[in-house]
Amino acid sequence: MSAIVVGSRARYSARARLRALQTDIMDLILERELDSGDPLPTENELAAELGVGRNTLRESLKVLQAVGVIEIRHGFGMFVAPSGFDALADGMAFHGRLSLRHEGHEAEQLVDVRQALEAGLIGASIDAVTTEQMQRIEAAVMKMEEAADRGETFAEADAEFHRLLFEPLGNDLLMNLMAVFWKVYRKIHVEIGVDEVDLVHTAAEHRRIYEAVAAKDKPLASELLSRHFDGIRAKIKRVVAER
Amino acid sequence: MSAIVVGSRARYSARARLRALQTDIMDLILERELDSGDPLPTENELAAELGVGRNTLRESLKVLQAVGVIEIRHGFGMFVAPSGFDALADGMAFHGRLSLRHEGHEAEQLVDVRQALEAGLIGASIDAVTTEQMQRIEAAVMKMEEAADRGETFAEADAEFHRLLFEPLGNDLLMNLMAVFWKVYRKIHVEIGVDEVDLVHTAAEHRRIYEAVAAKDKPLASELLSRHFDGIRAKIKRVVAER
DNA sequence: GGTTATCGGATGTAGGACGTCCGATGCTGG
DNA sequence: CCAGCATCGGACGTCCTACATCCGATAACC
Repeated sequence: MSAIVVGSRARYSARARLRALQTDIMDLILERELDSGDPLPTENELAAELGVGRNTLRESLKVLQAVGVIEIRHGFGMFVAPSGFDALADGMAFHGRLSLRHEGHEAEQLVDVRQALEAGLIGASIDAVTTEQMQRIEAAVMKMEEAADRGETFAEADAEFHRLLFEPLGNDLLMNLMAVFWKVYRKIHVEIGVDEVDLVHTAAEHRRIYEAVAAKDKPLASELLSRHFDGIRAKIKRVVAER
Repeated sequence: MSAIVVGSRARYSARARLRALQTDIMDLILERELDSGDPLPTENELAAELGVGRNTLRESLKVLQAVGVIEIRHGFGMFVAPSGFDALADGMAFHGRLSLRHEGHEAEQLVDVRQALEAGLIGASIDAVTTEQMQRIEAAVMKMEEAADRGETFAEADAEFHRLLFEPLGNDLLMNLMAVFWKVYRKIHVEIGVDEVDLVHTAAEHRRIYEAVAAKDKPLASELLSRHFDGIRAKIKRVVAER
């Protein structure tokens, strides 16, 4: 059963062959109706079944693990991954940092996408948010304000704020994407400094956004979020110009 | 020079070690100020430098290639990859297909994200679009209409339409995210049939969106796009319910 | 001078050997 | 009878060797 086509992977370029191997593995998972958490065949079985050496197979498996398709547990086995695009953050962060040495275009693209996502979905999130969640959001705001007063940076609270803001939607994909964006932003953030004026200003921005959400004012919340990202974009431009 | 720390990769779990190896490679690129298109050391040199075997190194290199950090050319060498937010596609498309077998929640989440992106960014795209690009968009619309008249499906033209709609922004990340959606949607499309009513209706929807863009009416275009995705979401719900 | 042949280096693939980790089995002692 | 521990077996992790394949470049040839 599950007749895996082997011969099709014949005389393409090396990259295409590796890619074909990856899709073969994914197809195998789908054909056998495996689900998140289900175990995959062992490496040796897979290698025999797909007609490739264990080394070649492992290279594909590692890629699939990196893009969140499978999970590999040392000494136990391989499983269909629940979700999560962790490793992708590295690649995107890398290009973001690389682009800062030029025009910073790729870093800006990240901000553009995040801006559209957050500004576009805040309305739906306002509809779904509970009072308990609102309290946690305000707590994050207060943490940012306190840190700003002490002149300390507050990357954690900032991330927490944005995460909590869209948690009510229950959209795992969105949360994963935002986690990725945040990892990238943090890496970039390290390369540039932040002065105290920025800290207080940023904290105040988040306070206003929180108040708009609390008041269920969707257009205002969307507008404030959008402008928040305009500020981030301006900061990136400034950093690029300085070098 | 470029004293690469080897000892730090000592006694962690396997996954952490592989991840550390990847960041070591990326750090090496950044430390040596390599740029897009610059060559990396050979596999053997890197393996020796980082203190790992060639096989272990290759697994990391393949991952970095998959996430778009480096480019590997058989028989020639490895290079820092030129731009690129590719790679999200495979993992997300896989999980989208996986979820279709259940409630289709991830597929719906995908639509939610895309809705926010397209509705939120169409305004900026309207500002940037050229007349030449508008002509290509209309051509895609006509192709859809002609196919609908013949009772044929037009997934390609549909994808082309949305791609052209946001090409003016020059945002690679956005284009890749949209490509992901189409990979998933194409799979759905294949698994079910579409009736002719849907075809004509969908083609007409795209015609109206095109006209709104041509008239530079940003709010209308955003609204039409948003409703277009409402329809898609309903269709996915129907597909999931049928099984 | 242009074309072709060959060469060298780099990546691609395969297979084997051994290390490391983890869960499970079964033993031991209370 | 049960809890804790030791052992075992399977599966992934790493490394090495050997050879295949590919590509660019040099050199030979017409």
